[in-house]
Amino acid sequence: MERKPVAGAIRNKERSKKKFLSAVGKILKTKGYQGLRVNDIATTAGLDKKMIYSYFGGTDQLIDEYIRSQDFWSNIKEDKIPAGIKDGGKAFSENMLLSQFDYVFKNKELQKILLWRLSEKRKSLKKLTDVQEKNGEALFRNIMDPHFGDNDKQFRAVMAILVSGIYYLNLYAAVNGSVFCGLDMKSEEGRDEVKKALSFLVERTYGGL
Amino acid sequence: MERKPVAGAIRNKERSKKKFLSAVGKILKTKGYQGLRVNDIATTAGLDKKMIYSYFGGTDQLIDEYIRSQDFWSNIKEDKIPAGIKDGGKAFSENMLLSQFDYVFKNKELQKILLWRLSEKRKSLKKLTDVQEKNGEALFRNIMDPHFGDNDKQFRAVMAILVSGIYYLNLYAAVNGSVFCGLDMKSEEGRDEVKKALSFLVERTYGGL
DNA sequence: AAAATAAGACACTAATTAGTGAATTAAATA
DNA sequence: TATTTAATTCACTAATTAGTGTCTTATTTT
Repeated sequence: MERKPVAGAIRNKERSKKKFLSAVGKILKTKGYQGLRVNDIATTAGLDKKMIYSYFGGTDQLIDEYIRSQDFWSNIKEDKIPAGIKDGGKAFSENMLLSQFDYVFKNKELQKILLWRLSEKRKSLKKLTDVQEKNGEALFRNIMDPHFGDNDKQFRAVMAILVSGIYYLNLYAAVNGSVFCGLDMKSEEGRDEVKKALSFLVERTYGGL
Repeated sequence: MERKPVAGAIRNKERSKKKFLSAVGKILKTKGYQGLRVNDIATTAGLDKKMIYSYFGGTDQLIDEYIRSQDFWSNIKEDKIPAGIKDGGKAFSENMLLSQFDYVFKNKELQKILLWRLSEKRKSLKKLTDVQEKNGEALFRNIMDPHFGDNDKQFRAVMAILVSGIYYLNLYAAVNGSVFCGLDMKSEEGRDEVKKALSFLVERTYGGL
């Protein structure tokens, strides 16, 4: 087999495109979407911004391609559903919420995306939202809706509140103080209380809706 | 009594300061904190930006003074607590959550502030957060903590989730699509489901914690 | 009424931004 | 190997930004 040269050829469009895309990711993770300026992206990529225009058409298109290329909700997908659910998705819902709470906490990039989605109208973010909704819809329709029957909407509303709460608390923890309702959202204890509360609320919802 | 001239004197420092402060509010409401640029504030106020520097010291100080001057959580304060609560604050909690859900939905400025607080580290916003926490602390300590005893932290966690959910759902509704878990957060029906869910969750929390 | 004070206007600088035309040269093609 | 193509760089423009020095003049003070 031929030995690949360490850095490859000097000029390589595809490699450069990838560098730009990963520069977007890097900036997004550290500075958030507001840091996504042409000059900065180019500097981070170690390339000339001219190429952003010739390869992608502009910063917006580059950014959109980045968003499209990522799978931010890889953890909640139809194919992650255990087969043969008998409890109406109770265990699944609880596990999903608990793991999501930790996942968002640890995943800085997802936090930035969530914040971005609340801050700026943007087609690719709307698309992202639609995909996420579509995935969720499959879960509800196949697993929980049948279990709750006429109360399916009610269950969805409960889940909407819980998921939203998970998002918000984690975004909140990152800036301007992390204590909410007297609980520190950055501490193990505070987060454990929230997890216990999530479990409790799921339990109570399945128990009494 | 002397008749006041319609527009007052031509030159008036206090009046100008007020114009700057209300310009900040106006921009915040419409464009959010990202629109708070010196030039724009000055234009909106109809005055010269030089004065922002001489009167306030700079944009940051002006903005901080604005934040300090507003009472964003006027609706949830100790003095709004009805006297002689017998139910451990159950009715109060439920009412507070439901009214807060509508209040945040309607109050664009509060939405911008909430988003701002998630987006940018800023002393005056931290201060705001601290005040809000202090108010909440008084409520918990006097009303709910005694009722829940050893489970006081658990109740706080539940409330943290519910309040966060309320915040997030309303911020979410404003941009990039308003359907969450299949419920439209801008429609009467979707919002009613959420309200019913909030009531249900409070009910169940008081019933079984 | 004259002088002093300071409110306010204006024009400027310097830095940062997005975007482009032209030149350079590595790589592909003939 | 000679020629063409296009990847990449560089230097520039134009717009927008924050911030300041200076001048004018309304208002206050003496």
